[in-house]
Amino acid sequence: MPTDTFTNLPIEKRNLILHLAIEEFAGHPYHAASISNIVREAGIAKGSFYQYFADKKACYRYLVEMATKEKLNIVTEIPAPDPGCDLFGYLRWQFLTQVHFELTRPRLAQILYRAFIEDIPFPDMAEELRRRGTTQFFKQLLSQGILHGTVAPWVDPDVAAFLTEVIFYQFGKYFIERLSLTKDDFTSHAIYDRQDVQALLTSLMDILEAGIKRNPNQQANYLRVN
Amino acid sequence: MPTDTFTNLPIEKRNLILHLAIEEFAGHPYHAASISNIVREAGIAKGSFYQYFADKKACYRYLVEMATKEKLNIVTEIPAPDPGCDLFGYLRWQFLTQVHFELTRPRLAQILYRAFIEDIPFPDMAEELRRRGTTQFFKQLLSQGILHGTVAPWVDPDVAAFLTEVIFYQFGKYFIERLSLTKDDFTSHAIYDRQDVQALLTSLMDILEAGIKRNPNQQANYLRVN
Amino acid sequence: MPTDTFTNLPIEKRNLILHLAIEEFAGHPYHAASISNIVREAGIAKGSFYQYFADKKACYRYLVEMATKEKLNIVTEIPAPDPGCDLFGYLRWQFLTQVHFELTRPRLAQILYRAFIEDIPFPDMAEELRRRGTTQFFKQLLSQGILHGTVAPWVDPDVAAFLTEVIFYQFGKYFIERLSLTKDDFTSHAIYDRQDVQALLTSLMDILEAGIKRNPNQQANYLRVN
Amino acid sequence: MPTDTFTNLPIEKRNLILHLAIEEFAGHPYHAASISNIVREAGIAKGSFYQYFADKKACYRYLVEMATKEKLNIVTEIPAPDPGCDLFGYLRWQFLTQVHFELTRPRLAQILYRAFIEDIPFPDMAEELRRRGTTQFFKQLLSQGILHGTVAPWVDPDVAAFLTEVIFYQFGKYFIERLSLTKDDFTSHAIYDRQDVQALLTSLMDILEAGIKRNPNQQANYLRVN
DNA sequence: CATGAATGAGGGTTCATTCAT
DNA sequence: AATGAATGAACCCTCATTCAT
Repeated sequence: MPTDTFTNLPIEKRNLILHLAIEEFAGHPYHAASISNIVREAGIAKGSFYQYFADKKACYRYLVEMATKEKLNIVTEIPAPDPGCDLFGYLRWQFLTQVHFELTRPRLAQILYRAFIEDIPFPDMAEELRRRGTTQFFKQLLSQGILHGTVAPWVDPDVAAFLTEVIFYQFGKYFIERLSLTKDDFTSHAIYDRQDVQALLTSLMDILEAGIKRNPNQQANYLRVN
Repeated sequence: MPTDTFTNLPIEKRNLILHLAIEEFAGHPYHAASISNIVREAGIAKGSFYQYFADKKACYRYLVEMATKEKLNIVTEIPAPDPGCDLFGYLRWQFLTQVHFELTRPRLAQILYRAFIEDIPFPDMAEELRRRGTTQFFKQLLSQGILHGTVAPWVDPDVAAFLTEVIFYQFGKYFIERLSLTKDDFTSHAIYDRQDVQALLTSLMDILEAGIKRNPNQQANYLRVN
Repeated sequence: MPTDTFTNLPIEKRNLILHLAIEEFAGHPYHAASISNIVREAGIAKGSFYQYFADKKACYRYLVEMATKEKLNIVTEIPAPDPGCDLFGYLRWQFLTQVHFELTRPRLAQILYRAFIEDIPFPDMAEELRRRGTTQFFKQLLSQGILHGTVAPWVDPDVAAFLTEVIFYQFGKYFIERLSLTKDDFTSHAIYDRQDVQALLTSLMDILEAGIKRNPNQQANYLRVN
Repeated sequence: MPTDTFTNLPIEKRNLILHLAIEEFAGHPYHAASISNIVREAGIAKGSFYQYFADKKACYRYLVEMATKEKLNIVTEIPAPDPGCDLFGYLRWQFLTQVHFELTRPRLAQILYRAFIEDIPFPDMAEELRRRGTTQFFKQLLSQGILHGTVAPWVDPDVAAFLTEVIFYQFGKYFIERLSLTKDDFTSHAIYDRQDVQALLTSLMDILEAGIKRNPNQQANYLRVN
């Protein structure tokens, strides 16, 4: 999405501009993010910016795609899940990855967060985000969990997927705030090795598992209001 | 937050302005919401608007407070929970109230949703929203649940509160979309009486209860990644 | 097309702005005409201009409509044609009116001239100009001339109308340049009373009449090239 | 006007650039024509363009001169007029040449058309165009016509030249539209051989001749307004 | 000789806000 | 109390042109 002009830029300059653009779009809703700000802080001419990106939207889209890719790349920085693990082991690993992402790339994570949660003024792009987003992913994961007998058969997979997804989007911020994590807990494996993170994650997973995992002795009581 | 001038306005005019302001702030992120739009559609002078509200922020804050109050008032429109019901009965009732709110006052609900989910450019206001918001409420609720033995003792009440809260904020939209609810399912009790709503809510509560309710036979297996 | 804000402006201010806008759009092709110029010279804020006109196009359209109306109004300033006169008497009167218009309202005339002759970037507006323009008018005039026997029957009315129209659009500038007419030949009737104008007009009409007027003795020799 | 650098360019590249420049300046008023467009479509560097032409004006001027020359060259593509033909035979031939030019080189013709009809922002260039343009040519032609007795002595040669010129500039578009001519009526002689073109041209010439040709029986009635 | 990044003035437009009437 | 004209900074974006490589 950026032009070749941008791609061919000296890496330092390119990174400076990217950094400032990321800060701007992470720090403000799309409408409040200002190209003028970016160029002012980058010390480049307005015209230059528009030789790098066709327009504000193109720049924004690029950042979102960048964040998406970065999120995929990040998996290598966290030990892979036990190949034999079940759905919940896998989910736990997903969650760890997410915290790691939010902690090591907080601005990119914030841009993705905004892209999902706020209105962006480009219906096509919003549509694409949803499609490639996590909703389908979680839905399939949970459906398979039922088939495989990992998930209790009485669980509505759609509801379970909804639950998992909303937690997935929000728990990172919760962890970071509750454990006062900072960017300085940065080095690779850092998250994975921290006892407090693992403990908190266990608390969360315990509830999730108790909620949806198959368990012969477990049977919900259907309460009715009034 | 509005001036006396506004308060003393003939009710019709006041309502018109409020209605249009609600539409504007519900329909757009704060920065994209436009006072010019409001006054144009209301057919009032720009200056008049600024005699009703000190500025854009004051208007916005008022709407948020309005929505908050309205949400409190709404409880009368839904049958009260069984006085003897436990935490989960009470939660179920809370959730029902929330769907009812989102369905009967969709614009106000949307404003509140935006206020929590998007940045608003006023740190003080954001802070206040959090403080008066639901976080504390759910935390206390869950803590008491543990004390009373309704909630499994191994549950971290903070985590459970976090879970409940994020679900609480998002499930309304999920219900509305999944059940294709419209404003026309509007009359009082409507939500309460709909089988599909109750059934879906049950699916959700079942998972929540299974996740955190005390149950002698229930014991989470602590999975570890690898 | 201008807003009420503009309409309600003190007449002096309104006229100043109109004057400067007319100068700008008469003096430059649409793309080169600059709102910034207008406001700078008017000494008003840019924002003010946009309270008067929705956008550049609206301002331009208004000027074109103004010029069109003014051209219609102007007929009262020239003695009416002899009620019994024939097509050519009427055409002569039309031409006189046109010179008068171009001389007394040169900038408005220039705006109309541009509107017909240059590309304007609004297809709809161009279309409307053509429709309401002179093409149809001259076509009907000449067709009727043939019916009434004023025009020679061998004349193609379409071609004659084309001829009349292109002359009509261009001869004003020709007159003004050839006779060195200036705005100071301004007073009402001035054009009508000037011998040189009438003489030149006669020269023009003579040719036109000789070209298309019915005349028993007149018969074109059909020349062929080679 | 282009630099030697441009002249020495491989002919294909040169033609590509010329072609695109012609398209741009034919398709848009001078101010709306964009060098950026040209270089983008040509796939050359911006800097290269400025090594071929000093600036936008130089490029434009070159195209105008090119079109002028091409128009002179074109005469060889149409059968020469009968050497013994009179002024009107010659004019007819001129007109044919003009239609041929507009039809076979529509973009160049359009550039010339714009150059005469629109303002170009270079007074000197405009001046030169007028001087070398057709005005003097037609004036001399008509004056000689009077001397030779081909043109009626009562005809003002200046007025007749003006008439001829405005027709000359506009009738090509009229013909093309009325006869729905397209570039595909393209091959040499095509125009010359088409019956409809010849017939329409005859209609036009008939009027012109009737208007200004010497004819013993012809005498205009001098009409006066009222 | 070609390149293409850099420029910055200028374009049209919108905005929240003020203040004299 | 209501008005609505005035403001001007800020917005996104385009342009012809330059110049170091």
